[in-house]
Amino acid sequence: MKIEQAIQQKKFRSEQHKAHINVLYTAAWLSLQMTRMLKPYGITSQQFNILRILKGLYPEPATIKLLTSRMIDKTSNTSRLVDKLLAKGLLDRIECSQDRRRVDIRITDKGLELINTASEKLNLLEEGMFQLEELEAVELNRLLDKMRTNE
Amino acid sequence: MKIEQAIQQKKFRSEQHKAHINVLYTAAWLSLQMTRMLKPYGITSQQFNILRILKGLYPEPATIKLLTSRMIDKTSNTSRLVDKLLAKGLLDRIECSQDRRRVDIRITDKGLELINTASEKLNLLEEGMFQLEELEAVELNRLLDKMRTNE
DNA sequence: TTTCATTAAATGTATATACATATATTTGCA
DNA sequence: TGCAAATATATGTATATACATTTAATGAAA
Repeated sequence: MKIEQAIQQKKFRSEQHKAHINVLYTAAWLSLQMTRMLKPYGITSQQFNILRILKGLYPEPATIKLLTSRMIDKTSNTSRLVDKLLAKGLLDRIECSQDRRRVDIRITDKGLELINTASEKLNLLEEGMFQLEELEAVELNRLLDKMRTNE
Repeated sequence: MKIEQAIQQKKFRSEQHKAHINVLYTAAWLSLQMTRMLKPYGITSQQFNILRILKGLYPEPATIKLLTSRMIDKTSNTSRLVDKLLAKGLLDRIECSQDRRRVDIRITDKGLELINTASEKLNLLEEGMFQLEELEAVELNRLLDKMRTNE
């Protein structure tokens, strides 16, 4: 569906402005698909994001600070997301002996199991969802990176 | 900044997967810029979105249902967003005599004034922000629409 | 060593999302 | 007409965002 239909708006100030709206709309749509896909696993997409980062580092742990730097949304509250995952037994918290301010976070076996199963589902979802050719995806990445030039 | 640096991740499963992450990251970045820009005006970006739609319709009013269908985020809670704007005197609520379930919402003069001033600032922000050529923006819109083919 | 700035993480608060459910009104049809 | 289904909006709840503030620990300089 074209963005014009999706938000029932015929005219935009410019193609650039339309692209701005389109990025926001597409991200909201992607998030919703992901939220719904993850629901049966009892985690949210932000929580999934944390597990994904920790899986990549495994068996190395990560501090809250490292997790935050790798999060897609930089303003999300990593401490509280980690709390939720700890309560579900998907993470372990290890106090850091060299620097007692820091807390090392490591994914548990249960966490690894969950993310492996969920990732398979996510891959299937993405395959069905993404109709972009490889080269189109490359171009999309270039344009998005360029859009954030003044980051 | 390239997405690889932005979230400190070197490898992605595929260009399509990278594009998925990139759309989410870019939207979060855009939202944050907008949130900060709107802060001095005392409204959030979702509230701005409502005002923008009502300005487009003015002097015609809109029902909650119509507003929802035009929102960028379809799951946001239009009733409560409207409540916030009413409390600030930026909207009027008119009960609908033909259908008493419905509520007609119209932007006030104060609301129009606010959105006009804020829109000027937003345009400036977008001009500085968007480094995309017109044709690049056209291509970006095409790719995003295609990404959502199975919408 | 004492003191103060810096850093890492947690917490408080207002707003928003996602979704289930409730309430009121209208419409369709037996 | 009467009553169930559909529709429009509102509300309740758990989670997350945005950002200010707090707490605790470390490091650097007087």
